[in-house]
Amino acid sequence: MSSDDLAPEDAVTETTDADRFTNARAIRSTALFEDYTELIADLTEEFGEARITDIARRLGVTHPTANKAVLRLKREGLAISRPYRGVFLTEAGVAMAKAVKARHRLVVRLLIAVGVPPEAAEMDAEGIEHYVSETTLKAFEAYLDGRD
Amino acid sequence: MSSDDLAPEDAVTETTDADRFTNARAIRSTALFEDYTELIADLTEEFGEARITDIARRLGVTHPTANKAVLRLKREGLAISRPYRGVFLTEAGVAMAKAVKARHRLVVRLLIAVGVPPEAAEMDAEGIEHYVSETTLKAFEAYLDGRD
DNA sequence: ACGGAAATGTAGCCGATGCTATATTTCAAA
DNA sequence: TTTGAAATATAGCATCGGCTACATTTCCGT
Repeated sequence: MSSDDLAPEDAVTETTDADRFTNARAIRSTALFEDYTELIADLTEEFGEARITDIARRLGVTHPTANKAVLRLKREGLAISRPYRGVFLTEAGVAMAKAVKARHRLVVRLLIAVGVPPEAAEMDAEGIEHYVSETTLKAFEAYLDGRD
Repeated sequence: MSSDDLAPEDAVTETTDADRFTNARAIRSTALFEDYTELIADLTEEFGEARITDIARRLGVTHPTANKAVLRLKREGLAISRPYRGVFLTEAGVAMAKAVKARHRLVVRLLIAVGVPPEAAEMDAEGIEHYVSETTLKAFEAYLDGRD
């Protein structure tokens, strides 16, 4: 369906179902990178480096899975590593990790603010956070600010 | 980190990072079924049947992709169809569609209630909804009720 | 200094989810 | 009634993200 086919009254700014689903698919493909960069940042802060075994254990996957994911991270310019050594984030990786962590905290805070039990908020935020747009993030901030 | 290694004060009910990530992965694997059942329900209501071409167009994918997904839906007992005919939901499929639709509406309502612009709320809800647990859903309901 | 355990890497399998290209079937219009 | 366009099905390819099994490297304890 091209926009030509739309009825006149909603022709220009209409967001189609397909747009939304396509957006959700695009996000799904970056969600894993976000999880990895955030985790690598955490481990680096805690231990001075992120080791494959620790990454795998925290994510609940096997090391080969973590290893493959790190290869993809490196290919995308988000991390660097030498064989048999720890993994480190590039500047781009650090930037992603920081943004992801800030967003994660904000999502948890908002969930708790509307009455979600903290345990459930943490659990659900792990999936939700990836889909929260900048616009929605701003709205969350405004809501939490106006609430103090 | 096994639970044996935990400090005494948070030993028993601790939810680990791995638990949360494993939960998120499990949800990711059912999200597609949820999208399809909801969409098939919509199309069936609109047109009396859900045709592969319409499913594909609404989701923004090619028909072979939609066809394969429908095969998986059928394998999971969520839908039925005969060759070159429309797709219909089973009772299980209808139940899933109803739950998904109710949850979707609730998520959109909550986002709007905390100040997210409707357009962004619709967009983000498409991904968020899948990760909203029953507990969180109940909290959203309570929040929206206590707000009228 | 070396030997074994732990960590890391690699190979190969599988299913999911996308695609393009090519049949095949349906259905409506001439 | 036939035939051509639209819809549907199928084949085959790629990537991702899991896994197990096995190879290699590191590093600690004796």
